[in-house]
Amino acid sequence: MTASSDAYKTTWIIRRLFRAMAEKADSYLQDSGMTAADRAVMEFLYPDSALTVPDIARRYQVSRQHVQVTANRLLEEGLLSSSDNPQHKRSPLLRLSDLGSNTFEEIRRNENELIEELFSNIEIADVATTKRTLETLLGNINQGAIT
Amino acid sequence: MTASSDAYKTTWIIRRLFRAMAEKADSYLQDSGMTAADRAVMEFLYPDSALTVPDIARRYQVSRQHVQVTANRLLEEGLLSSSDNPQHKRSPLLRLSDLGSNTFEEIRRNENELIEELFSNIEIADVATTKRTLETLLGNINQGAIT
DNA sequence: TAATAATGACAACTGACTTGTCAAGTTGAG
DNA sequence: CTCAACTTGACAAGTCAGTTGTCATTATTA
Repeated sequence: MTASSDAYKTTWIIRRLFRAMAEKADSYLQDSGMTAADRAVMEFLYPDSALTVPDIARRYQVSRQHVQVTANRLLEEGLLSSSDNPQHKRSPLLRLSDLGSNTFEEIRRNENELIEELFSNIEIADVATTKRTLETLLGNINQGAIT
Repeated sequence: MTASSDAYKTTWIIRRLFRAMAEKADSYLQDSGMTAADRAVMEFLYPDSALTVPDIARRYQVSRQHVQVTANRLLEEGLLSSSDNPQHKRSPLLRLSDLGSNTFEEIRRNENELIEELFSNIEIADVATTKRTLETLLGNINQGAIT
């Protein structure tokens, strides 16, 4: 097994892992009536940030309008609250409501449980090495791009 | 930095890495006029497997009809060839044509170049550990599922 | 040999997003 | 101060990569 085949295999496994993780994630998100986009938006506001829709879109690297629709739905569902933005009369600041915080924390608990299980039979040192390596990869691939 | 935070961070990085990799992949696939689905179908046939559409769909974990459409297009484009299937009169065996093989190898060359770059500043031992760890994760998450 | 399953063609649908347009609000250069 | 250029939310349409449904034909199995 050469080094370069390990490298190739690693990228291949990342793809498989992502798919498998996304599938699991969808299933536990569905239990809370959420989508991946909902979760992402809420994560930007957790634990207590106040951002406008365009702020979130810029960080999430996704279209403003998509975040708008998602945020509007979350507002309707009472997971977010909006308050006047001194910087812009038309663009309110969004925050997690108490319900939103609780819901997001519930999601994170589910995720942590899953992650606990997932990593249970792996050496701590190996996890650390893996994390460090993947961080480097991410840095390499994002050279010059907005993270 | 606790072990469990490393674990969480690792899953988070896998998501980010996947997104970044997929973006890169889309761009080099586009150069060859291919989509990710095209590449996946061709990979099942490379270097010289002969499979039917339903065979591929089962392995790819994707709907039969989607593979059908993809394969039909690849046939039209001359990247695949079909030959009689002794097992089933209506369901021909698909193979890569010479053009298909060359195209796929070109794609793999591009990928390898990218991977080379991506892993250039990472210790071989770390890559091996990472690969092993991710394999274990994939095994854990796929417990009982078809790989 | 009759019921059941697998297959290819075709078409409709879906979900998660993007793109386009508009009117209201904001900013900055002169 | 003011006017052109930009930002924003609402609304609507489009796109892309897939899935689901239906049908007629072919295979399998009891």
